[in-house]
Amino acid sequence: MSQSVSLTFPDGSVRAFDAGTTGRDVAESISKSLAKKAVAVSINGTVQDLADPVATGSIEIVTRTDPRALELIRHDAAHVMAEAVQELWPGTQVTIGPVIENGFYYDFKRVHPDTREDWPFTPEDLPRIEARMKEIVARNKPFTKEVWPREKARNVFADMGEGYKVELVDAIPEGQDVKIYHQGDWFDLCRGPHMASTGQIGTAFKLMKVAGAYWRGDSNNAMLTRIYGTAWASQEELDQYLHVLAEAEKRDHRKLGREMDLYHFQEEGPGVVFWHGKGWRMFQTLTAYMRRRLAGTYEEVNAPQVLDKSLWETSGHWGWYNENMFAVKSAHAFVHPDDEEADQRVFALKPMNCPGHVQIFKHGLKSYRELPIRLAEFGLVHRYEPSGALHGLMRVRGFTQDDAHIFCTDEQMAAECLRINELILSVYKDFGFEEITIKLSTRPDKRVGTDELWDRAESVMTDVLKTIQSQSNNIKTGILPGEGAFYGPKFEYTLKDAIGREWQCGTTQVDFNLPERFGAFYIDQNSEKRQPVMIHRAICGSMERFLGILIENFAGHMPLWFAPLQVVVATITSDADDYGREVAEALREAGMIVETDFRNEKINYKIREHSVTKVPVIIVCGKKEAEERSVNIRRLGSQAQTSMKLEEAVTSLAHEATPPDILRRLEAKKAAA
RNA sequence: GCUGCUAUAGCUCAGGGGUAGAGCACUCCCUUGGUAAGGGAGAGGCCGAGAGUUCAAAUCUCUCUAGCAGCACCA
Repeated sequence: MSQSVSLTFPDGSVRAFDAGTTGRDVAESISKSLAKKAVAVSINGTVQDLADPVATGSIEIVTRTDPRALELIRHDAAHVMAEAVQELWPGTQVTIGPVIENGFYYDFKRVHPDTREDWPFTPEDLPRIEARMKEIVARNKPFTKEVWPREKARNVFADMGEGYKVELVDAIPEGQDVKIYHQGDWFDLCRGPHMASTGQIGTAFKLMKVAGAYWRGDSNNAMLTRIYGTAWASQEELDQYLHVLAEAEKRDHRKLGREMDLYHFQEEGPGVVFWHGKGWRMFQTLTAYMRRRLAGTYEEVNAPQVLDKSLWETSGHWGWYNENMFAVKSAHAFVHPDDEEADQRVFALKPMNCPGHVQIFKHGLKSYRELPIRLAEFGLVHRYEPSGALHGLMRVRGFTQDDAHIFCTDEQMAAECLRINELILSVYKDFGFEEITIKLSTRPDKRVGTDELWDRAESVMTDVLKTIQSQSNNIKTGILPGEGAFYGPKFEYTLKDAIGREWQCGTTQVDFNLPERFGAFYIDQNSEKRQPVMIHRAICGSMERFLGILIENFAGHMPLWFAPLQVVVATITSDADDYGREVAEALREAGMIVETDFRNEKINYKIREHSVTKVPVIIVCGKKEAEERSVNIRRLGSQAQTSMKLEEAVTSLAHEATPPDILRRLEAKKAAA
């Protein structure tokens, strides 16, 4: 029996080693310097400790600059942070500390040594912890692994008062050994792998923030303090990351919304938007655009805002989602709760449009000949979101859905899904979003509808997904098993914005529940009643949120067709005001949104102010322009000035300000002619 | 909802047990200036709300409300 392992190196060479040879031995066999730089090895694509024996397969030595090392750096940093915390505040319990996107965190339970009460960390603690981490890194203690019997680990952690660690050990299957990683005197229960020593972490890390987090993510459990950190292989990468964060902060739609005077929130209306003139114009631009995209396919309807509780009981919402619904009575009934004469009837604000649309569908007998019936609504819905969930326009309690419900036959389902898909992708493209992910969520454990129904719907949707994939190579697809709604499977559309963040917006959901609950039917070819398939679909999702995404995506620099104020005509001296008025009027004639700035201020001042409020085009008019009947155009984000004749400017700006869908139509017409 | 932090002028923020401050924005005056802040003067605040401690509270304590970060939630 051979007692050797055979390793294939990245260059294709194959070498045999004695059994028990470790990754470090292999690295040393290549060169001393490589062994020094190595932080781990990868065997058949799995990263493992340098100190572990290698098995036959393809091997790669992972050095600090390898992308795979990043995860190790972060994980090791989490351990070092935990050590630092326990050195500084003995008695603090450690729980879990995983690697996350861009960094790591560790959850702690700290109690005050005197009061024995919970003592959460504060941002003021971070510099101390960070400083101690740097010391630990400088100590450069090796990470060493031991394998303990489960019981030993349990006892050791119990003796140390590490209750959460004991719970973690208990969760490990009986009889299975557990891995313990040491760094100097400190050790932790850990799956690994780790680098060779704390020194390999380097110094490109930073503690970012503290926050509460539930033990095991369950809101019934104790609240721990989570400390977040970021770690990188080099200072340059850390700086780059901090720069991106600063960029994201600059784009924050809450900040831009204020600066651009789009909307505001106030204390009396938590989670509901006060749209100002310019913000509402943007909202209207979006709605108008969507209406054009629906024309000819959908029928726009409008269902009531407030409906009797009984309807929501029938739909099931009253039972399942009452925690998230607003209910209303007459104010008199609140003021005089004991007045038996008063109308005490309870109504709910609609949290969804579908029950209303089912009522519209049900009104009058429907023939199979009428299907598919596509009802669309820009429906204002209210949801009582948990207070901690509210976030600017992104998560609100009152919002407008670009909603639609399609009532169709089984056979029409696939074609409808494809038609919806086409529309969704085309809308996203008009806003410049081309990197789209579509995920199919399949049946959850808790659900309604027969398995047969689910089988059919899921197979149709799987086919649809395949078709979509074959039509475009820009689309990523995936499946989320068990993530479907209780009433049916769904597609979720996620778009990627200008700085790489992903937003889930569109959705297509098959619903077996509502037609059944409301008894919706149509008459088929054989004069028999049949239940229609109902498809929910949204493209923007929430118009408010979509606007928030657009603001952040464009960093407030909206494309001309979407800008709530497209042009400001600013004069240099009052001599040019008359001409400026003429320029503004000519642009307005061409359909543009224009303001004039004739204030007694210097041109620098005017330029600055309109740049700050993100006006895309500033037209500067002075004596020269008035004489030449020209304009001087300055674009947002550029210092360049371009000069052209007034008529020319009107034509080209008006063209640029044409919404993309109308432009397409015009071009199609031109091509046909 | 939970944990922590925060709340002072339209905005950004300083202050702090004894009658409230700055810069920008706003109004008026001077300035008509060629591409990101010209100068001066003025006006503007129940210091988020309620209660308590105190001779005295914007300041200290408690409760509530809202916001921020994260967690949980997102039909």
